[in-house]
Amino acid sequence: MSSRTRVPDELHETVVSRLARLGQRYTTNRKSLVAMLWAEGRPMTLPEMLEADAALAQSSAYRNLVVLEEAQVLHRLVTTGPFACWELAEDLTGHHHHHLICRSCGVVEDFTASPDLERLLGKAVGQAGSAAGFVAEDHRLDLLGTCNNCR
Amino acid sequence: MSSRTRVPDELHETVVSRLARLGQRYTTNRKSLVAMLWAEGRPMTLPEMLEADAALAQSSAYRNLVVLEEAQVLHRLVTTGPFACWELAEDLTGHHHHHLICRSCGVVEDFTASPDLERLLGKAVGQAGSAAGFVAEDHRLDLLGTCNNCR
DNA sequence: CTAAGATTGAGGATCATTCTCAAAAAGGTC
DNA sequence: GACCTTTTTGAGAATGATCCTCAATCTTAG
Repeated sequence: MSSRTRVPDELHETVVSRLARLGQRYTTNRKSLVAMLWAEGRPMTLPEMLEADAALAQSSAYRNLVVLEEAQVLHRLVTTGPFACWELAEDLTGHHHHHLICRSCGVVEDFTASPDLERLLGKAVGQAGSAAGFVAEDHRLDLLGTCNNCR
Repeated sequence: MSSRTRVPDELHETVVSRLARLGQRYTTNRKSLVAMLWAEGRPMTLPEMLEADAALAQSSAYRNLVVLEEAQVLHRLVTTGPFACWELAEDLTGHHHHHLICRSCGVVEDFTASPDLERLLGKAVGQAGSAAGFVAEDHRLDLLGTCNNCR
């Protein structure tokens, strides 16, 4: 539980400029979402966000998540559960990572792969072109298992 | 496009016995779904299945996909797109694989990782326990890019 | 301060998926 | 083959996460 308290100025500035590129403002609601994800340090679903900040309106939250996603500030994860899951974009946190997903409760935690593994993943991305003309650009790795709480 | 024509007897028998474990029959509709996925050789969404076999009723198809998933005959993928995606369970095809996902059209193709990469993935699964008490049991790897059609 | 434009939020609309239930089909038994 | 029991089917309704609408409110520029 890496509970961080304040969004660094540098991150703040980057978010401002990415939103500005799309002609969007960094409003109070949007700041709340970014600050919450920063503080939590792991991907969150919409119900989690609404619970964490009762002042958020559901429709505005959804809309702002989409705006922040389009601005490449947030990234939407694909999950097994019924809810989508958002995290800060990797290039904002400077922390390339993958996910540990609990099969029991669905919680998602971050996980850093070994340099060896990352190197091979990069290689796999480069080589995938051989298969049926597919050009790979990126990779996504999840480890599935059981979290500390559910054991 | 690896279009295979007939489901092997061995696969057929395995499906029968897995359904039997749950007290379920291998009905005509369920055979259609399995045969279709076998013939197609890649994960398919529900609309794709309905288009491939106009005789399928939507509600029955959804229900049978769930039954086949519970029997561990099929596996449901998580995707970015609006539709879920199903494939034959890995241990039925005897073919451990990952996925190439086209960011443009969403099509999913199979992809076999190198032995080196698989070895490191297995190692990562084993080591993940160190992180916050998480016990990993399995891994999921997707390569994201552009398919042959969309280029 | 004011006008123009962006954002908000309550509620409604959408749509993939699941559920309901009456009709049809499949087994088992004689 | 006919009969009974249980499962499966499929058309349509219900559910629920997400997205849209629009009048009210807030921001920013001038």
